[in-house]
Amino acid sequence: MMIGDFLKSLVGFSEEELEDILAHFQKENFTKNQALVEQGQICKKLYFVEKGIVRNYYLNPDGKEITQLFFGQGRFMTSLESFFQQSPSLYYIEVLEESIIHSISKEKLDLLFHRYHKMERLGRLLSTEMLTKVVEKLNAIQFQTAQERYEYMLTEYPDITYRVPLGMIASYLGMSQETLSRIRKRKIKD
Amino acid sequence: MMIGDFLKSLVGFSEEELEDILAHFQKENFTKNQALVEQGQICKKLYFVEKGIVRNYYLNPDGKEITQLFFGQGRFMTSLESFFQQSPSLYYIEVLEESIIHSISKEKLDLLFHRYHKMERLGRLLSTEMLTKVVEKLNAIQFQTAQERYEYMLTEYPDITYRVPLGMIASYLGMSQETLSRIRKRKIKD
DNA sequence: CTTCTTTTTTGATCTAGGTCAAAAGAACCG
DNA sequence: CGGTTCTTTTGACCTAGATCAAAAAAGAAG
Repeated sequence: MMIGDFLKSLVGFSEEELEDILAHFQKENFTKNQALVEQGQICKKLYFVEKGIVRNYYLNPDGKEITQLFFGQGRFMTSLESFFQQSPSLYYIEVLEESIIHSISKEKLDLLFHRYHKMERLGRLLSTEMLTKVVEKLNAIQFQTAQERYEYMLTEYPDITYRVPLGMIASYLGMSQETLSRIRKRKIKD
Repeated sequence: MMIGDFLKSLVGFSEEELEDILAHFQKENFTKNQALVEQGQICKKLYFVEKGIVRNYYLNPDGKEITQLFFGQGRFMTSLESFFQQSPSLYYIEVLEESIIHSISKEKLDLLFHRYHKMERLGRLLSTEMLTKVVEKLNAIQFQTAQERYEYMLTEYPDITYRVPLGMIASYLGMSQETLSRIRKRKIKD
């Protein structure tokens, strides 16, 4: 999905507005395993995935990578508090496959927020959307069995589930890789 | 904390703006155990807690109440998707003690969003703030032991921890009441 | 106070899923 | 291709925390 179409679908921007807004974004290609943000850095940009998959993760006290969220096609993402408060990022952001990604700096985004009332609305809509997603995941993690969580993943992100390494999905779902492997095996049998 | 002060601290409203905005809010007192929203209803209002404690919860498949979030003084709250999409609420919202609460309907809020660019910004700030809180809780739940989660609760919401029934805190932290009771006992010994 | 109800604690038992270690498969590369 | 490295699977064992049941404590209400 193109970024322009996406923005228009959420907020009724006019053609001129849209053109001005898009002019502030930058389009780039990234390759597998490239880092968009490192832990400790200040996250300078908001990203939009036109094609590909991106994840954010952090290292737990044992040094294990914990995937927090995956972002597929047509999703905005950034290291939230880092970007908005311009503080050091708690997370890494990493591209998982050949991707096309649009980005915009905080300064430019603020300028757009200031210039277009509708843009501010877009920001609000995107964060409430993300919020409901996270709350949904929270419920899944907190009260479902490992098996149920995997099923949730399959229905919610069928594409991603088959395109990224098992270990990343396991940490995303809050279970060990071995457990996920066993669940998956069980499923295939049915 | 008064609602006016709170709004001003987040966004630099002028006195006139603030006055107009506050005129759209309604102030009410609620008593212990009153429901602000029932599961299945459409949540009509956004709430601001001036004094007291409120929680939202839902019933799990076994009919057990699961507390999702607590809201103390100086916090905005609503049944998110229900309020913003005007769909049936997945959650109950309940007042836990004698409280003073301000509320505003979706129509009035939308009117304010439309009238004041800054108001839209306020909405965006509040939802990013809430988002970071939820993400934080998600991490706590997903990767910490029961003991660590309780300690997180103690530092994050010390006031609330001692003012609401144990069972609600246990379900909020994703553990059984018995486990929480044992952890608490252990702590006191130290 | 005494009784009734709700909340918290305690004890005994059980299990989902973690950890550790090794084998089996895939992917990668000169 | 054949070696090297990375990823996934399998097996054996173990522990945090759940569940069940009952006692104890704390609030409410007359």
